[in-house]
Amino acid sequence: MKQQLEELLQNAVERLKSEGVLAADTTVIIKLDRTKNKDHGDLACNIAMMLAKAAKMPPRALAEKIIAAMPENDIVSQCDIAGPGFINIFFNEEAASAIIKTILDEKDDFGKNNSGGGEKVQVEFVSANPTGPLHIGHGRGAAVGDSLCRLLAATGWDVTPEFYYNDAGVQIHTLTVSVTARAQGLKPGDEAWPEDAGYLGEYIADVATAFLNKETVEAADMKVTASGDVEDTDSIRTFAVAYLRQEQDRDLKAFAVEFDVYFLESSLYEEGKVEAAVQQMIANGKTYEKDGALWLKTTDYGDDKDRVMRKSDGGYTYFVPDVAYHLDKWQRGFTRVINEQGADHHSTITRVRAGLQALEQDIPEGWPDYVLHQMVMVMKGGEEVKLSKRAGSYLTLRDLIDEVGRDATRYFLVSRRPDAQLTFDIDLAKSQSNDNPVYYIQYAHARVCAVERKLAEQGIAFELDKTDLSVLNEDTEKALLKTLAHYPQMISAAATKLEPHTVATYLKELASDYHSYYNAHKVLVDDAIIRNARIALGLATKQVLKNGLDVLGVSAPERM
RNA sequence: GCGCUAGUAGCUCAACUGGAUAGAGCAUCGCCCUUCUAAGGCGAGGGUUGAAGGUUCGAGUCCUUCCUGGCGUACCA
Repeated sequence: MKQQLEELLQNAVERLKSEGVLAADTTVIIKLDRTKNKDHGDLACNIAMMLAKAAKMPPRALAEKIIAAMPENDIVSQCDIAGPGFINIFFNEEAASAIIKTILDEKDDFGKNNSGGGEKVQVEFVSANPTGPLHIGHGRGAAVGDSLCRLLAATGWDVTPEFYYNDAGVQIHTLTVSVTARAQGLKPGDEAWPEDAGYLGEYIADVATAFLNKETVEAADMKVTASGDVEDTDSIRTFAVAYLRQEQDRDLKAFAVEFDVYFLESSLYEEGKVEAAVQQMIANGKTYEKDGALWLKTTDYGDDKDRVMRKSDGGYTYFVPDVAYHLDKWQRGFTRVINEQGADHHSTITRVRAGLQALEQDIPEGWPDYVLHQMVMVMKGGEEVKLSKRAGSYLTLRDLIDEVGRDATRYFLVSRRPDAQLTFDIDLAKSQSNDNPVYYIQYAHARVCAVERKLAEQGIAFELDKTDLSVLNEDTEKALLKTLAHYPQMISAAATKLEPHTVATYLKELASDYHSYYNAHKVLVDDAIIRNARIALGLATKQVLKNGLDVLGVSAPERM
């Protein structure tokens, strides 16, 4: 609908060009905005104001000419000129209600488009190290990252979700020592507790017990059986990693998040990719030795100081394997990569990009893209829940899912702009009341289902073909139609801007429109024409609610 | 100090990449269940969009300076 109008306006502009009203070299992007006020019609166009200066004509006068130049058509019922020069466009009723048929025809595909053109995109998210359970910050990453994947898939991209983890570094050493100490029967605080056994949580004791019992653990990308031998450091390490990966997999599964690829940092070392990347940077003259360390000239790429690559003890700093990892992504053919991660790692962005440029592989300067999410603050009982690994007050993602449910957890974590701090109010998320937006949206869906059930009970037939949708003339009906028609643009914008929270906001609006409508008008009225039209409107609403909830990974229940 | 990021109603947040009178929910107050699910709806009050300048037909949105918070600023990851 919007596209058709854009063409109509484009035609009008071309015509004015040929008539000499507008300069022949005028180029415009037709921009149509949804209106906030229904007196302003269905769509508003600001083109007259944009072109007024170039045309040397007052915007309102130009608007008149544009309207006059618009070709004949059967979708516009009226065009007004308003305010400083807006063109307000009103659809006729047949055109407005036609969206219902589109929705009911396209079903789960309604709102999708092919703007990605089947191009490959990789989305890396969560990427938690296997040193403990997932916490609420990982949960936010999982909710945002997964919704991004769904949005990109819905807009024609070939999406590969990927999980990267460190299975070899200092933290893994700490984990191994911690598990070993527990397996020896030690507790944090004991005199013999090793200094470098830095993980003090009780879950470490669980890992140790499982190890001593020679259990077998299985994660998405591995399967390990414990040797049970406390002296066997290798076995302890691989078992502990697998055990915690298994735990994380369970959490992710409970959260309905799946990955195509699990990528091990250790594989980069094993295949010599880290060393190869370093050698390439040295060969390109982007490095220098100083104070016994190897430095990368990141200042050549906008950093405020150069960074150490290889420490004087011979080990690489953390961003070096990261550069090798991203080169690998590039070589796998991902011309687009999106990294979803916590904002506390944002200093790595400059370094990784600088490292990639220093490789001189013709990787575009701004590659890869990043979506950073801010901290999550947890509230319970009106108080902030302090999250500290050391103090042991550790709220895991699984605790949260168990307590408030998957749907509410996912919805809340994805409902704010990623780059704004998020307050997660456990009491609110749990409450089954009207202040909880998740239930509000799901309830709208369930209400449509209830009408359907009632319809079946009463044995009334519903035939879409024999329905006259243009009878949907009530204000609340028109508002609902307008919101439904906006869904595809909303999806498109959310995907382009990488902002899944837009979907959450939209769904609240759509649910609100339906609740208002439902309250104002009875669906199952005696008049068959009106009844059928209203049922169709309800079914279309239900479909769009479901499609939107799908993007967020939230269920659309049939009863509540 | 420097960098990134945010600052919108008492509270939690929106605002369609610059549009018209800045919108919801909660909280407060007043209404609506003999009617398809009241986990709902209708109405009222509540604002100098942190501050000051600038850009233009038009700014919460873009630019500059300042204030406040978060994060970062390691030969930690």
